[in-house]
Amino acid sequence: MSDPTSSDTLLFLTDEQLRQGIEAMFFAYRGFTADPDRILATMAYGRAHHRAVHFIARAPGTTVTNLLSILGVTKQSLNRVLRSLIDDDLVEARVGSSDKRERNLYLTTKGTALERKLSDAQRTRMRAAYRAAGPQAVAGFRTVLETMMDGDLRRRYKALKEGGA
Amino acid sequence: MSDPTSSDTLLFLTDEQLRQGIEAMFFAYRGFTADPDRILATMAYGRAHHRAVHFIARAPGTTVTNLLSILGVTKQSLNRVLRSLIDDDLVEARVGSSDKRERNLYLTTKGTALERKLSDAQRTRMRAAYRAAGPQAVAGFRTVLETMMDGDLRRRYKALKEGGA
DNA sequence: TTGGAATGTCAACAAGGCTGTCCTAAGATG
DNA sequence: CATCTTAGGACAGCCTTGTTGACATTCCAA
Repeated sequence: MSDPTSSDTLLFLTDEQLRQGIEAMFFAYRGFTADPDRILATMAYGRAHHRAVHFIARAPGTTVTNLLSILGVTKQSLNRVLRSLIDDDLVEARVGSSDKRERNLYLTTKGTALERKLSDAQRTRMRAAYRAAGPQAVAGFRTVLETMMDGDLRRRYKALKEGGA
Repeated sequence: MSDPTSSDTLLFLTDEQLRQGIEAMFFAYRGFTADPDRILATMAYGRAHHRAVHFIARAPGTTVTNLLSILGVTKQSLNRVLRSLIDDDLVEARVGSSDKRERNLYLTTKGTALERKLSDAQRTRMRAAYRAAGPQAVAGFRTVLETMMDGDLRRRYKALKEGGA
């Protein structure tokens, strides 16, 4: 961009650079999930519960099918997780008003509390990384992540981003 | 950095921005692993095998203990994977020459072929993302990922990066 | 009104994490 | 030499979370 002959521009697509990016992604994702994982380990929950709670908080009233397509897992995977969350009174599933086949999902007070705890932990790390890296780096980070998504997921991500709170 | 009053600078740390970063990370990681996963699904292997093969290719002759600490799993988890890779003649474990308790791990010809197939797929996506985003964005991407790692992992990552081919 | 499609539930299985125990071989140290 | 520690492996068994497949309920359209 600024200087087309800089080593940055010439080298950022070498196999070695790409492999460093791949490894960075691997190690960073571990850091990314570390804090919520630690909290979840103290209860009988895992990452799958975190994801479900996150996206229900994000779009209250969402249906099982919708959650399914966002999370990209099979019905049974999600159902098992949802079952335990409902049994433990973290999530409420109301029968759809217009279509009675659907279940609209909401967090209970307890569920909201857990969601906040988890996302606080995750946001704290994210904030530290953002702060240390600076706005320009963050913009680049976001750009690369978005182009790395699969087409279908990218659409879902953008829909969430724009429709979001 | 450039303009401390730009909306970028003012807004990049809001909870909404952080949450978008979190979701971007989630969706992007799925894209990141999608191509190798598809290849692995056609054989009797999974992500765990990919990771082992990747880091053995990266540091031929590495020991089991070293791999263990890079991957951050337990002996039994790794051993199960390593066992099948050795049995299938993708990995060779040679008794250490100086310390005979150690096993030095190497890819066989077959193992090298699989590793190349997997990493080609992953690099292709990475390259497309890098190319679309541009060098500045890539630099930012890397910076944020590095600050997002846990301290211990960051050290391992940098050691790999510098020692690397 | 009847048959197909859509929504969600449940049973059963596999992969890959984890713990814990026990074992051998080999290096390190008194 | 005797003992302790370290590297690696084997086995049993647990948990989470992914999978497929069968099934009930509900809606909708021919």
